[in-house]
Amino acid sequence: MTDPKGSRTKTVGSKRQRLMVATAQVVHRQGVERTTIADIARAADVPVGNVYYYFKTKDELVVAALGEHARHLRTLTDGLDRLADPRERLKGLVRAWVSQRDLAARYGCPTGTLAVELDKRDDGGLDAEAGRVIRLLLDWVEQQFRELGLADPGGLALTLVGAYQGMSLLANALRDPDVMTTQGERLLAWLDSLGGAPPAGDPA
Amino acid sequence: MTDPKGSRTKTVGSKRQRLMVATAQVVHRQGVERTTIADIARAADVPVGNVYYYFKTKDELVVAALGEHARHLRTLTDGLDRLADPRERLKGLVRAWVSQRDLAARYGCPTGTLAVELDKRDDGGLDAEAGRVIRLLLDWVEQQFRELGLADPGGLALTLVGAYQGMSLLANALRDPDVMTTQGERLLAWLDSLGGAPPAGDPA
Amino acid sequence: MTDPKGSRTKTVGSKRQRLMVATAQVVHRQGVERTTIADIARAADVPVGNVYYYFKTKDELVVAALGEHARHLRTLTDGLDRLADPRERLKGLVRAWVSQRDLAARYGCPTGTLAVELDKRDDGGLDAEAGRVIRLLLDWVEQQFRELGLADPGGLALTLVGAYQGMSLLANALRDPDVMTTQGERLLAWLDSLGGAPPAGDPA
Amino acid sequence: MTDPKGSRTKTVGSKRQRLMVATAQVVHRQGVERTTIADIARAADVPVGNVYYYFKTKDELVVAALGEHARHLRTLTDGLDRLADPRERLKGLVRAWVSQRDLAARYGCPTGTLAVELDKRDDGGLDAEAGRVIRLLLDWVEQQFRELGLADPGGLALTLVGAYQGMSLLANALRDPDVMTTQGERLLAWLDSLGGAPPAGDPA
DNA sequence: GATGAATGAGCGTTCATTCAT
DNA sequence: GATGAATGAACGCTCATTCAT
Repeated sequence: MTDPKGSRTKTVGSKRQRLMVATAQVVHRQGVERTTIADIARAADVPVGNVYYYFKTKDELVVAALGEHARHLRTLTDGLDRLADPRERLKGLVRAWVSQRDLAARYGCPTGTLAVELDKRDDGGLDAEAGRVIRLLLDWVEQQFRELGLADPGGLALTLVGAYQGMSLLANALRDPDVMTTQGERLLAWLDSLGGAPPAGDPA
Repeated sequence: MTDPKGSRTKTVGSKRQRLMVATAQVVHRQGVERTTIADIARAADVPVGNVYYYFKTKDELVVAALGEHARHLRTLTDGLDRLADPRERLKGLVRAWVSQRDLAARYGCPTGTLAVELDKRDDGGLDAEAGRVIRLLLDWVEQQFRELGLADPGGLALTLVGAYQGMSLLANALRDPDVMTTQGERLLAWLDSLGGAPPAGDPA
Repeated sequence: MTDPKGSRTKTVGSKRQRLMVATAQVVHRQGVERTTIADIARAADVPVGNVYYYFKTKDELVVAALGEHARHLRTLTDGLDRLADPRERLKGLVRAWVSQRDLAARYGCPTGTLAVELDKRDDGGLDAEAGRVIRLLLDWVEQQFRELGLADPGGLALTLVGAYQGMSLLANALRDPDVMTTQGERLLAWLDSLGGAPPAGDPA
Repeated sequence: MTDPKGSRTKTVGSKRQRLMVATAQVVHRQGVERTTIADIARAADVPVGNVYYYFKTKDELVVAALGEHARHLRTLTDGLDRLADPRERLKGLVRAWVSQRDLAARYGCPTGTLAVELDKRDDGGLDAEAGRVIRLLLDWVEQQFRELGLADPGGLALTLVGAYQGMSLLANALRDPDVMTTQGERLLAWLDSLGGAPPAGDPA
């Protein structure tokens, strides 16, 4: 009661934060339907009754989890943006995917599997929410292809991201992380083969 | 005794059959967790209590649904096997996928999305079951690549099937059937580009 | 179809009989409530749907099982009645009880435990039915005590049968057949101690 | 903070308590299998769904009911322990049994009948639980016989407790409370007849 | 008589959400 | 803001009994 308010605000913030992170993790592992509010509360170390102070419904928690995934994605692309060559950025993205191969083999892509589960519902646009996060990734990838001067960058983005979702799904269904490794190498080779000429600054 | 006995057997068979088909359809649309036995019973026009005469648990119904998907797959590949050229068979497969674009955009690949949902559970090897059906598809595709005389037919199979799962997932997440069309065309072009020389019988 | 009818009648009879015996056994082991008609049908090797041709309800099967127990009891007392001395008959009865110690330690007295379960119900006098079988035993025991010339033979019968029910229950609850052995010996000694003078043929 | 917090704790405690008491009573009257959670909830005046906040399963409720019986037993023996003479303690126990004759004639001994029902199951050691409560009674009785200086106090305890269980069962099966009275008197006389000499402090 | 199949009421249990303090 | 407790609507599953042949 005598604590400076700042700390309390921070406590509240960290509780919200903890709930978002916990939801993202637990839902990734168990799926939305098999995850109970109690599961999330336990993982976040928040009393069950208190969850509803921060999130009005379970769906709101799921939306928040998607926000977490978007944030992770942003962190990743921000790091890659520091690379000068767009092709290297894309290859860095693929390498990041491959580095998560064990998690993918066990639980699939966090955003992709969430999208699959949410797309089975008709209720309030929760399903669209997952699409939005995937769209973020598509947009960033498309931008790289555009900077490479390649034709149909949007189509290429769909191909690359689709390949990632597909290989994650197969690795998961077959419970085999090697799928991520071998298909990741294929993607790297494919990226290298695209558009022989560097897009810019090429001396004659 | 002189009645055509087939009728009774057929009645029984059709009820089991109806339940399997209904499960496959309803689960494709709603997911396993959001599908109740009552949903399935209604869709199959079977009294709720009677479902358990044919399937002891809900999980058994899901396994049966996977069996339905395997059966459909088999029907499809059997048809394609009548084509002489393995490359044409694979292209026929891709065209079959694209023809299902609206369903894919709304509910994803029946087997793939089921695999995603089942892989979130630890209990009895139900999850492996979905992997097995996907493996059937992979094996058939691999065989076609092998007949084409291409190197690493297994890796190519993973690439093709992965591309299908990925584009289905994206079409579903973005609610856009066009993804199936454009990415399908990419796959057709890719198949045509593989292994310039026909595998056999090429005159000099 | 061409069999002599006699055999079929016998088949019917043996089916009824098999159902009664199966019910008695299965109910002794599992209790009434935990025994399903399917359990009984399986144990009797009778198709489920056919059970209702012989017994209109599950309760009727339980009554029939009580009849089986009454029949067994009658067989036992008929054998003991061949002994000349009533005291020896009673001691024979006790020895018969002790010989069943392993069954008693596992499942209790068939009639006693059935009475306990049925007495928890208010519906149609099924509960009284079990009391009737126990009454048969009490009456026979009372008659032996009467022939011994002992006072209050009815009270003595309650004591002896009560001791049997009590030791069966304890052996069962403690899962210890030795209870039957040691308490049986106590009963034998007690019987020997009753009414010093033989009831008849005593020379002056 | 300054509120009498006891009230909340007491409320929680009383709800658990009410559920235990209600379970003990209802199960005594109806048996475990014929008692539904709704029955117990109604008797305890607790909403059905709330029962599971206090007890995870029906079996846990049954264990709690056995605990209630153990507690009652303890209260009874604690009272009897205030008597100086072990023989009087045992006679007091018998008189307590007889005083419950109407309940016994209607529903049998609460612990004994519960033991009978539970012993029909193989699942988790719930059956052993009932044996443990009976063992508490046996141990106390044995101690009294030991203090009386009698040989084989354990065997005597089995005899006394067995007689109680037997007469309860017969009173119940015959729906006759008089069985409790007359057999109770027999037990009192038997106790008086044991070991002519007082165990200690006998003046020469 | 014999039999597999049908039927529906009911039970134990779960869980998102709300409430009282 | 924080919290244990409360609530009730479902859901999966069982089973005695009935039905159609």
